Amino acid sequence: MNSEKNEPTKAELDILTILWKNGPSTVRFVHDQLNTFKEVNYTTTLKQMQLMAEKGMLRRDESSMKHVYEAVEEEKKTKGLLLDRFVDHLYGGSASNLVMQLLDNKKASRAELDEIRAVLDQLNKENS
Amino acid sequence: MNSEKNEPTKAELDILTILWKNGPSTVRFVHDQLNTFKEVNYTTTLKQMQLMAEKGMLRRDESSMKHVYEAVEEEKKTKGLLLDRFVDHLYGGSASNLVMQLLDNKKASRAELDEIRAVLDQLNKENS
DNA sequence: TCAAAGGTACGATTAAAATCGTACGATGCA
DNA sequence: TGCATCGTACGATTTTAATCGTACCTTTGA
Repeated sequence: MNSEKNEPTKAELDILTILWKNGPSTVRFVHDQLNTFKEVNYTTTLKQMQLMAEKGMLRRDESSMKHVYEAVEEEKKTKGLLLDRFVDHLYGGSASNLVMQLLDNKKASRAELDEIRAVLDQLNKENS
Repeated sequence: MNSEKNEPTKAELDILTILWKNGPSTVRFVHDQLNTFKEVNYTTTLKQMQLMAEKGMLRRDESSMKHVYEAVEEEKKTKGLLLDRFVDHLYGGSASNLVMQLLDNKKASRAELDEIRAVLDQLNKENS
């Protein structure tokens, strides 16, 4: 019934990101990845993942002793949701406003501009 | 020395948004605005704004009994920072990835697409 | 075979964010 | 002038997120 309406917290997102990238993984693996950029105790990661499983964000395969976790929602869907919220909250729902800020921000390099344009062209072609 | 490196929380952002939109305002005013979409106690808003002032996010004019608050950082700067963090965290720093998702998301309407394209054209012209 | 290594379970704690209750000072007007 | 109204101050509480300590089970290899 739920399992998707609540957006992940920062710490949860870190874990999801690792799982998306690497597929189903053990706690140990996730924890090691996590610690390449952040220092946390193993049991913290474990607990976090257990909670996430309880919340329905992760699926757990406990057939072997080393439980294997996997993200329930796919990357695109979850990020899309977060993006939506972000646009709504900060840019009054206007995607173009966001893009303008983005470009303005110098966050987009020349190459990226071209890439964005390509995407637009592609979309245009499809839709017309 | 600081006053800008820490990003605002959700509740803080709500208040900032109101101040950006309306300029320097009293707590009462902000609180009323806030309550058009969210239910909170007056003292909650007050306290929040006092804390924000203490943190350096807001400037306070207490020359009159009704203190008047104003955002220290301008809208663009703060949102730009948040956007940066967002892009970094979710899209590995790639603005174009974000835009692609955005379009994919159907979040962008036809009109918005055109608008975005216009912005790109504009930028292209300037840069070449 | 037994101890070290590596796993899970889970209550408790800490940290941070958000909210509220109560006290009390100023203001205004009947 | 006195009381209702509106304001600020601020400690305390609640809620949520994040972290950790300890107990205990399983596997493995000398």
